[in-house]
Amino acid sequence: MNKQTKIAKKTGYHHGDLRAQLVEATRRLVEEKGPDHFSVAEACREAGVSTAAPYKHFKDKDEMLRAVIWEGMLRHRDQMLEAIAPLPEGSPDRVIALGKVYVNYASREPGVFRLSFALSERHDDDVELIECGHSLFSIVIQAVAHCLGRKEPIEDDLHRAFMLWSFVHGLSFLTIDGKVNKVDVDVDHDRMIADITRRVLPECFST
Amino acid sequence: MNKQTKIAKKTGYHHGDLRAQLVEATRRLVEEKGPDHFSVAEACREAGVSTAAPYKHFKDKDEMLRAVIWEGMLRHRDQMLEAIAPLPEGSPDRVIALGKVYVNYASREPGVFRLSFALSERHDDDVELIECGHSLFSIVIQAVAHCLGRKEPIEDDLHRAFMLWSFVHGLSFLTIDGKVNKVDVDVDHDRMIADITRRVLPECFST
DNA sequence: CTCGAAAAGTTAGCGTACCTAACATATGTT
DNA sequence: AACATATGTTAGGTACGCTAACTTTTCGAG
Repeated sequence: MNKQTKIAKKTGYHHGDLRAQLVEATRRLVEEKGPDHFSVAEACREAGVSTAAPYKHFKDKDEMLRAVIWEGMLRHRDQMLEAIAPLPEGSPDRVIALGKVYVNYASREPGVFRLSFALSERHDDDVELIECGHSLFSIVIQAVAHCLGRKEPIEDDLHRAFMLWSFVHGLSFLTIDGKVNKVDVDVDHDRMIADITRRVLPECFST
Repeated sequence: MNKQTKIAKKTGYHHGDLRAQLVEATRRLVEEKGPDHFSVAEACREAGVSTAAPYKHFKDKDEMLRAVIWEGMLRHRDQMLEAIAPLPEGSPDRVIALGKVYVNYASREPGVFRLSFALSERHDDDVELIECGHSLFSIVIQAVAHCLGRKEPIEDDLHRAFMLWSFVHGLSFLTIDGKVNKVDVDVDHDRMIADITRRVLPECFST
């Protein structure tokens, strides 16, 4: 039987489903206090176990954080797929929708979002995370290529997709870091994303 | 006499110029180990003082880091001013040059750059840092407004400047976080910056 | 059903870090 | 020359990450 699918039994000594509860506590604390101020000890307190318990499930603190990142990427992917599903293939609205999802995800989960990039040198080894990130970006590439009437993306499509990624990535960070409010610009995310997309993919817009 | 301008005297007990040396050690360690793994204790070891010494000059660890951010922003500002100085006022090359300086600064000092944004909630109180950031952004706004033939920027100029900022900000983070190499896109920073600028400020380019 | 191995908890403790309190020494003004 | 102040020191409290050694529960083979 798989650990993750095991049911909590709560015998009093053995916990039942500690791993999942630790990941959830970690996620909540990362959101609440920020990735820098998360401590394993506090997650243990939330889960009601001793401070040594996590090390039966995770190699170290970073592995706990990586589990949170992993779940976050899956949520992010689901949101992306859900957003483009109702829109016609090849429509630039798909690209715009993906951009909105990106910034929304960062805004709703700033802790996990920041975590996903802040510790990148530590997660370089994690092949699964890298591949997942790759597959997320390839969704954008596909949407861009289809917009421009191609089944298979060419170099120029990659360039444009990457420029759009850079933009929403930067917009996300400026937003969650509060720089948006500190600058007397009335920033309307959705309008900006649509604006940039129109400028980067002008061929896709008739008007 | 000002502390910062005092000369090192090295009496053996009193250090002479500990504050400046601690800031420099902090900067070097932040660059070397990353902002997350900087420790006050290690900076003390580098400066050859006890671990309690810094607290005569800084309130706490965050204040040491803030001093490093402050110096970094001044360097960044100097590089911006230096880059636009030889270019004609109102030229879009100025905007492009500012974008290149942004990404170059992030690439050369990834630790300080990341630090400047990673701990933003802690530095929200620091009025000087916020004002300095404001003045840096206003250089971009001015360049954009002048490009479009205005002395005083209007709302639309702010919007375009902010979009360009988002782009270079995101490009910077993707670069220093190594995402650029993990994606099979041949990313030429300078070309991308010029490309985006041309798309956001098309009126400024004759061709 | 029993029993032994493995899984999953525990307590105790090491090393390190941040920061404070109390103390020591140099500086510089009068 | 003396005292206040600036700037160092040592010692110690609290917290954290992680490991070692021990305990309890679970589970599968005979």
